[in-house]
Amino acid sequence: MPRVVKGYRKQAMNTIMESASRLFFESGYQESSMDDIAREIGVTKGTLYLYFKNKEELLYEVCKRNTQLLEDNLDKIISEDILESAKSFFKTELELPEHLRFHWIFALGEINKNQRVRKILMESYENYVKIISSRLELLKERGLISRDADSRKLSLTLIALHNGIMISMMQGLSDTNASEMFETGIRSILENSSLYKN
Amino acid sequence: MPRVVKGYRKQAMNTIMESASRLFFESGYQESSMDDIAREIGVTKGTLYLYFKNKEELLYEVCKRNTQLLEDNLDKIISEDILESAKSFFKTELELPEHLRFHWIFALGEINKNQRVRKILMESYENYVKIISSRLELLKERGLISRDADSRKLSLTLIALHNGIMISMMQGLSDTNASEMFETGIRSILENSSLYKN
Amino acid sequence: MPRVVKGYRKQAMNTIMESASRLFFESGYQESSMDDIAREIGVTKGTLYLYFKNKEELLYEVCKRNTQLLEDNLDKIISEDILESAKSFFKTELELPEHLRFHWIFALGEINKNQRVRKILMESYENYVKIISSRLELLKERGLISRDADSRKLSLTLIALHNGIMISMMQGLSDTNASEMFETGIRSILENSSLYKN
Amino acid sequence: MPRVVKGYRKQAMNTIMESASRLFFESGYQESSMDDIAREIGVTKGTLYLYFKNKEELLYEVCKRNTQLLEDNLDKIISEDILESAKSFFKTELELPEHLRFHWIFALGEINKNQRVRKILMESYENYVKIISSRLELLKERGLISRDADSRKLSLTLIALHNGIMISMMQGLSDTNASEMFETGIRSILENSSLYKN
DNA sequence: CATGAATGAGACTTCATTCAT
DNA sequence: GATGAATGAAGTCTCATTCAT
Repeated sequence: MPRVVKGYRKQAMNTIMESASRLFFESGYQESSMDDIAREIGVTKGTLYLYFKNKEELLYEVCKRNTQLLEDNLDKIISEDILESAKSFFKTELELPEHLRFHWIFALGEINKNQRVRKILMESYENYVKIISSRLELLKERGLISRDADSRKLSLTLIALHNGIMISMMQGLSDTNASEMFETGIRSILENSSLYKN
Repeated sequence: MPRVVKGYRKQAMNTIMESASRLFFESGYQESSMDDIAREIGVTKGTLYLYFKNKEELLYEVCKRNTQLLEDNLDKIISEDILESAKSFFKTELELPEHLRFHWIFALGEINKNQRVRKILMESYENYVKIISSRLELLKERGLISRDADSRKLSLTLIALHNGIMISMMQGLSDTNASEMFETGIRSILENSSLYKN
Repeated sequence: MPRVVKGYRKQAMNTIMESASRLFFESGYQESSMDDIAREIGVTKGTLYLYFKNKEELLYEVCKRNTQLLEDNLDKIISEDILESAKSFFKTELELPEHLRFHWIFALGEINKNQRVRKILMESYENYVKIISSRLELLKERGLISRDADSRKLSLTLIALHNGIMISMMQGLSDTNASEMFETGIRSILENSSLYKN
Repeated sequence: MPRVVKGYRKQAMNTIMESASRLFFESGYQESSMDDIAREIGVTKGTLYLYFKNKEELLYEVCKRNTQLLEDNLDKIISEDILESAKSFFKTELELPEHLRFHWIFALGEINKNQRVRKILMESYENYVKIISSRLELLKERGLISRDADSRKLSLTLIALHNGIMISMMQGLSDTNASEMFETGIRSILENSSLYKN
């Protein structure tokens, strides 16, 4: 790592978080030792403590960063065509490295053990709901989904579908099948939007 | 624990697994020490080794048992009316203790670390698909869902929806909302079954 | 160490404390590692944690025990003749192993760092004053020291003299010289007891 | 720290020693990290190594300097009246910052661990004895104390009394009480100087 | 002169596992 | 069948020290 570079510190932290994130996902938080993480980058244990005050802080920052990255991904959908948006969103997601794509599943495993992680995850969940709801409102205005539909309920259902499919992927579902299921699922739900009354 | 009872060994193993399962879910596998597990039952560490050859074996047996229990729950659905079946299945699920209900989410966290656990989970997933597919075939025969529908794809989608909702519950979704979303989601999917062509 | 002996635990704790006390005195608290202490007894580090929850707790218990032992030593003085008592007290003290005899000097070094140790030391100081004062009161009644003398002030001075001499011993003063100085010092003070008015 | 000043180096070393001395006394030698010491002055760790080759050297220099300062304090006593001298000496001592006043108690804790510190302390002890003995010889010549008295023994006793009182102060004895005890103690000893035969 | 990034040894502590009783 | 004393490996974290800039 070059040393006297402007922004060096931030860059170093990113390198560490990237490495930690991958290891946490692949082997679990407890199972990844600070030694492992350091070795992966080619520094020594002690160095990590120059950037993160302890292991838990590192976990926290990794979660915060990954959650943000995933939110950014969702936020970029701008197309008018919701189905098209969903498809491109999912496609982008598939291109992410596993440890990022499945980050929230990993984080879920820590939710019971760590209050700060839990908080991040819950806030992120709420953000997702808000972003998607606002998109659905637009569709409603344009008459593409039922005026009676509760866009919050629809959002919750869409997110559940998405998450469920991600989990299936972890259990072996192929990318192709997953994409198809995601698309068809969304259509099923939106075309029956009138069912989701409030 | 009474000692000279027939079936005592099996009973003792169950007591241990129950305790371990709860702790694993609440605090994580690594974070639950053999001491913790033993203390919870009121025996000493050493005793656990009379019943399980090591901690990993205990994890394995817990996963096997819990997975089986969840499968049994699904298997009990017998009603002709698929929506009614789904509702009662979900209701039964809600009555399970958390560590059992969410067991597969916990197990998912171990999937990358433990081949045997991964195997159990994948097999169980296949079993679910099979059970549900066979139920859907019946519906097809009775003309309740489109004859063109691929019942495997439908199953995968239904499972994904279910799992996604369970995850939302871990993030705070209420029982009532979850039930409603599950029911409405299923209807959305089944009423559009023609979309799921093979 | 024999294992299944009644009172085994207490005996084991004593062995550890004895060893720790010596090392703490010889090399300092921070400088004595749990490894060192364990090695000295011929067990492994982990064993220490079966008896003391952490190093600080071990320090605390060592201080409590040593302070008690020293108090007991003072408490045994029963002779009517105060000078004779002092002499025998000092003689007994000289026979103690260094780490016990000088324990309070060691503890003094921890007084600023550890509230619990400070508390023990202060209480012990008060106890000394009480014990000696009560002895002096007897002398007053028998007219051996001035009726005007403040026995508390006398005690404080006698203790200061004693402690000062102990310190000189740490700096190289011989046993013989120390004994003589202690005896003569006490006589100087008691024979001028009228100076210590309240 | 201003850099291009003549005598700057010496001044910088003093700043560091002052800071180190306070921290050593307050938190102990081992417990004070080079980082702590540096932070207290507002420089970084590395800087300390420009002035002291390592931490032990810093300890050594601190001890040497503090010991010298205390000796200087004793050396300044010039009055003919020994009691008056003692009083003013003690008064001056009370005005010193704690880490200086109690320095030798701190150093005592290091005596077993560090040969160089031990040497300083012992030499300093001898110096004290010499200085006080020579003062007592003057008193003897003027017939103020017994001609039979061994002035070395008297010195040792006076020093012991002084040190003992200082220790009592660390354990909570008030300044006023300490002063009174010191004065009265000295009178007790000197007025019975004939007891200190050689 | 001064910095601060990096090191690496070593400290405390935990815990799965074994085994004599 | 059960205990609990003991182990030893491994993990987190600290810190004196070095060195390129």
